[in-house]
Amino acid sequence: MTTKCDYCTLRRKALFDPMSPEDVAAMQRFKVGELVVDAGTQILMEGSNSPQLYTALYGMGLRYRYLENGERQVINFVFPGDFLGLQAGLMGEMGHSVEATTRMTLCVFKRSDLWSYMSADPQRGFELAWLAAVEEHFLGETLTTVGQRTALQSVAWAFVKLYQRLKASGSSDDGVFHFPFKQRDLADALGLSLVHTNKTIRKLKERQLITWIGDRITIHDMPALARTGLTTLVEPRTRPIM
Amino acid sequence: MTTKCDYCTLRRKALFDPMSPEDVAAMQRFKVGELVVDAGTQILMEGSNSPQLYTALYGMGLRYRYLENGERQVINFVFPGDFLGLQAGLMGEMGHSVEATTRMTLCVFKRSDLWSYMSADPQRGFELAWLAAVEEHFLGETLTTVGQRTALQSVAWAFVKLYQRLKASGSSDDGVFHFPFKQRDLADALGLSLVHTNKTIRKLKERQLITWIGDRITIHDMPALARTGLTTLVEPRTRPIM
DNA sequence: CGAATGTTTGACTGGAGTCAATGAGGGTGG
DNA sequence: CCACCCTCATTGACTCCAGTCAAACATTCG
Repeated sequence: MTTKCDYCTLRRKALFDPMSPEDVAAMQRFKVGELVVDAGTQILMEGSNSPQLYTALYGMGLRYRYLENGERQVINFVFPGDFLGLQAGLMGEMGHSVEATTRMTLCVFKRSDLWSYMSADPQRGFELAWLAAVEEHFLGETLTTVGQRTALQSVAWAFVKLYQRLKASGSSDDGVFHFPFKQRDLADALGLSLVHTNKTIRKLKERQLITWIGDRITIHDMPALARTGLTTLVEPRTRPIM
Repeated sequence: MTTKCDYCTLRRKALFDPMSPEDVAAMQRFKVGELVVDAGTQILMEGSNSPQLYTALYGMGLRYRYLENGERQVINFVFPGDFLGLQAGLMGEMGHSVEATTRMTLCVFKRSDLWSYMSADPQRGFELAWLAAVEEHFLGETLTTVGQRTALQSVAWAFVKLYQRLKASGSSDDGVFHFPFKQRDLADALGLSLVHTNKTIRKLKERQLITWIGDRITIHDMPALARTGLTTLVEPRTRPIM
């Protein structure tokens, strides 16, 4: 049995804009089903034009690109509430691939329904553009990190951001969060080598700022970690969810 | 006298989607005027919520962010046809600043009119989201460059991309293009130091791949440059223009 | 128990950063 | 007209952060 948008608890999290019953009903009509994929499954492929669009409901994944020489850049981590396939839906071609890191459940939408969905209410287009703008905003931050922060600053910044995103979407609190990714993934997200990432994490552990055991990360001193990462603690703005 | 959208030659360039007379008329109504700014003028500021939105008509500029320690990351170069202020218009807050590098002429729109403009035709929201998606797409590429390419690959990649963008918007051909930016700007865009950027450019010159004299860049061997930059030559897709 | 995957370390290397000085033009005020 | 200044490009010398290589550990799993 698939989740009814009406009862969906995800969209009620603090990170997301509240929705009117009409909006929920419209979204429900747009939703064609749910997809459950195992860890490791590729969901969208760079350069492709997927006939389906998704919203992550449960589980986590990665957006990434490969360079011709085999180097991988992780563009972003995928968390519940993230919309997948926007570029394909709009431009007709994905700029990156998406794969599931854990088992994931995804709401499925038909790309061909997108037009009628958006035509029904101008608010829809606004929200879709908003989602794209949020992603653009975040990529600008990430680019600044990879381009200008040192390894220590980058890793500290990443932990702060990850915690804030997960906290806002209700998947975490108390400075503890579930992180099913490998050091390799974090390294590829920050443009660092695996070895150097490992040693940098160790430094943060030695300074008693964080603990990372298994898939559980704990932040012990948030202000100090934020300072190390050259960032400030701000509550993320709410955004639409599709 | 301001340019009438009807006679605007910019939107007829190959890079942009053709527009119906009705669309042009709607855009004309949305446009409240033109703004001419001198080189060096700040147009939008990070964190602010500008009451105005712009489309670059003539001239070039930069999108950038500063880190607390004074490091600057150039997010992207601004060329004619680029829409400025999308994040402010949608999310209410810019994620980066924008400044004019040359004297620039900008079409001016009122943020408060955006809603009615988008309500008139669902196509509008689609286009706005499309623009955001294009930017997101490009930022993903840039992130991959900064994160994974070597300095030589990065600089080569940048020249190829710059040429392709300018060619598609009709500002260039024959591998020659106008580039009013400094080496400092390119360095900050690629996350490299000024000195190392300079030495890397020299390498490309020594290999007879490019020439950079004053504000004029010439690419002598496009295929070789693209190979050096680990990229392939593809015609950019057309996109909407506002 | 071996095989596979991921983490951790140490030793060494090298690409890119930093520092500093010199050039090369372009304005400008005397 | 020219000396002075300012900005930007260029170069050399040196440093160091981060990458590479390689091996040891730790866990999980069939």
